[in-house]
Amino acid sequence: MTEAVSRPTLEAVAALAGVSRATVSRVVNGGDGVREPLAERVRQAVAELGYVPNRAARSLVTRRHDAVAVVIAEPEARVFADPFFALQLRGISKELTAHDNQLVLLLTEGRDDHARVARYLAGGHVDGALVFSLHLDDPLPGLIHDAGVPTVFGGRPDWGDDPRAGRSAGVVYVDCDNRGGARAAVRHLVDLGRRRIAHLTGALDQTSAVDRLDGYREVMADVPGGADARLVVESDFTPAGGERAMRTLLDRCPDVDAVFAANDLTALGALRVLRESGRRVPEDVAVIGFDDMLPVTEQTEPPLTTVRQDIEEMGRLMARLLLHGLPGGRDRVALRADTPPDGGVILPTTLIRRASA
Amino acid sequence: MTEAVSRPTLEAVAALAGVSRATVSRVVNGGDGVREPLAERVRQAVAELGYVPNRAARSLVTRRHDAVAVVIAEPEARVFADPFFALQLRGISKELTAHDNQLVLLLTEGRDDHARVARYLAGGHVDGALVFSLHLDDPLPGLIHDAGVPTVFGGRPDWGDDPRAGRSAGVVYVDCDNRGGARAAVRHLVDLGRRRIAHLTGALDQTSAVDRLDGYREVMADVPGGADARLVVESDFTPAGGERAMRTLLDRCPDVDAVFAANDLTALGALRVLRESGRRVPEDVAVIGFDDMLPVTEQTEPPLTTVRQDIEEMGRLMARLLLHGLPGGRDRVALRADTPPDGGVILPTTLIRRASA
DNA sequence: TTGAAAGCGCTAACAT
DNA sequence: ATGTTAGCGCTTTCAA
Repeated sequence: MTEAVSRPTLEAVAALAGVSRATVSRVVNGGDGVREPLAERVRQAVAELGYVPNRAARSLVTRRHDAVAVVIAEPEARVFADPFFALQLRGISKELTAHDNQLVLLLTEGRDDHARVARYLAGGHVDGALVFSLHLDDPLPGLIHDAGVPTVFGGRPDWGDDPRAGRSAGVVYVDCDNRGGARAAVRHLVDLGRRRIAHLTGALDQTSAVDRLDGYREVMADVPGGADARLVVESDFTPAGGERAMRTLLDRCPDVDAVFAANDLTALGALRVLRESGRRVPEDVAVIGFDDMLPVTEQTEPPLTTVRQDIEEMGRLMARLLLHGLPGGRDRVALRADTPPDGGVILPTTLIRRASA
Repeated sequence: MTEAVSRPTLEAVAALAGVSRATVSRVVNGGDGVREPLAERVRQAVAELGYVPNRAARSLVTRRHDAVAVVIAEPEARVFADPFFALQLRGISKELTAHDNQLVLLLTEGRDDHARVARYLAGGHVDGALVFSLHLDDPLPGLIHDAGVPTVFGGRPDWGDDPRAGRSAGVVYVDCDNRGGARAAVRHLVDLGRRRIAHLTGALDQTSAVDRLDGYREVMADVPGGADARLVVESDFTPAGGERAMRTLLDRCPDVDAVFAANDLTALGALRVLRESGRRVPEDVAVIGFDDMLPVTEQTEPPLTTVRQDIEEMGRLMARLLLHGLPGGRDRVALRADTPPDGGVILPTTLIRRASA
């Protein structure tokens, strides 16, 4: 690559300021134990020369990299196109940037990449990893665990039958309260007087979909006649899937009077089919989504009641946890979040009432 | 961060193989000038110890980082949620991975971040940058240029009145043939016998939207009565925008018999409104999109005729250009693409005929 | 073809 | 409080 004009070194700054390299280093790294007038002279020199520390040299001695890998398993393009990731990445990026850490992006698709990623992480090029492993039975969590890198997972990982699961293995993840959010949504529908409350699930190979379904079932167990299995239709978090599922549902249970969709996009599809079928929302059928993606929920007709989760904050929290909250981290962070027994951090959800329910 | 168990060093490998560090280094870096039996012994030792080179130490002496920054200006969340970026990133990731380069992701929003990014790039932490600067008058390209880092832009950047523009400044960008693709689309509509051919534009603060509009105009200039300004409705690349624009269009020109939408999402919105208005596609109104996002184009009713561009390939090409094709790069790459006079590389587009036109 | 040795720029332990 | 110095792990002359 192009020969960058050689940047000024500590040496140069030291010379200009008339001090030793060590002193400059101290000032650059926070300036403890350097008397003010001297420190100021150093800062001047730094500014004058436009000095920027050489990360490689620093890493070599500190054995830290100030770099974090973000691993995104992306079997389908859809996964990434999801605004979800965009928001989470944004949160991560902000937090890392604020702490002068680099974000190294690792996209994977398929087995070969898994090995590659594992090797990379084990290679010790980054201080930690933030991993999005959405799918059940994904071998990635296990591989990464074996790599011995401090890791925070985005979303509750599925460990299947793997005995290394849970806190015992030092696993940390951040998720939103999928189950609680689902319960709140369904309870709200119950409070509205609805009884034939259906659920259009998300892709059930993802823990978030499973957890939301569980929440739905918990509440429905107490609703007379609520255990009707026909009220649950499997879908996949997409608008098209929502349409299909809603058609199936109307077919099976024309008497449905409420729908809890696994996410806003699914709700979007459901609304379309409901309108098509001549049903009024919320009069005939109440609809609730999940996520509160504003571009969706505020544009629907009628505006969508939904369960809000702060996705960007999830990302930020993942990064914060990795940087400060992990064993060996610089300090512990105070969390405003639940901490379930399995090593996760669960962010709260809020029911946002709009017109659809 | 956690104290990673200290990885084996060159020294260790050398000891195990019974050779000098220099020899190990040679083998690890390609193995030129090392006799085979020896080289094999070294490889054995590397494997046995699970040796992975320390990038920091290497960078310190080579002054290369094998790292590339991907800068994404993201004023709105939407920008990132676009499948477009996902695909381009994928292409970039693949190419960088294949050459053992790290992808350092830099997300920006707003002025403060610009300065930060410029500082980072100027700081010499990466060997080059891939920059997505979608919006006209974005100061980022200028700042980055000043940072003196080898850079490839994604999409034709707008240099406004900046005199540093173009090849003179060594600017390189990769784009698809927006103008040519638009021409092909409109010509196809003309060949179909359509005369009242409308264009729903993209967000006109992006060069891709401007170029597509230009292509449309070029062809329409030769169509009798084609210069009707009312046939052009400004939109914004979104389905909702497409709906709005289509309504406006039907209002202004009820006699429209063809629509060239700036992208597939816009076409999606347009199709919806056309159906609503009782018009048949393509009998009454033919519709063409742009991008060929399969999840969209294959699912519409009817399936969407569109202009395909290979987005992932654009990303891959950007990375390849940065790694091999830039002044000072390791070697020149052979391109199957046009190279316009202004320093860009333009990938071809193809008209994909489906049922909508 | 292989080895010995000199740093790359920085931090941290030790001296002062 | 400041300076001196010894490496961190690697590549790269230069000698053999």
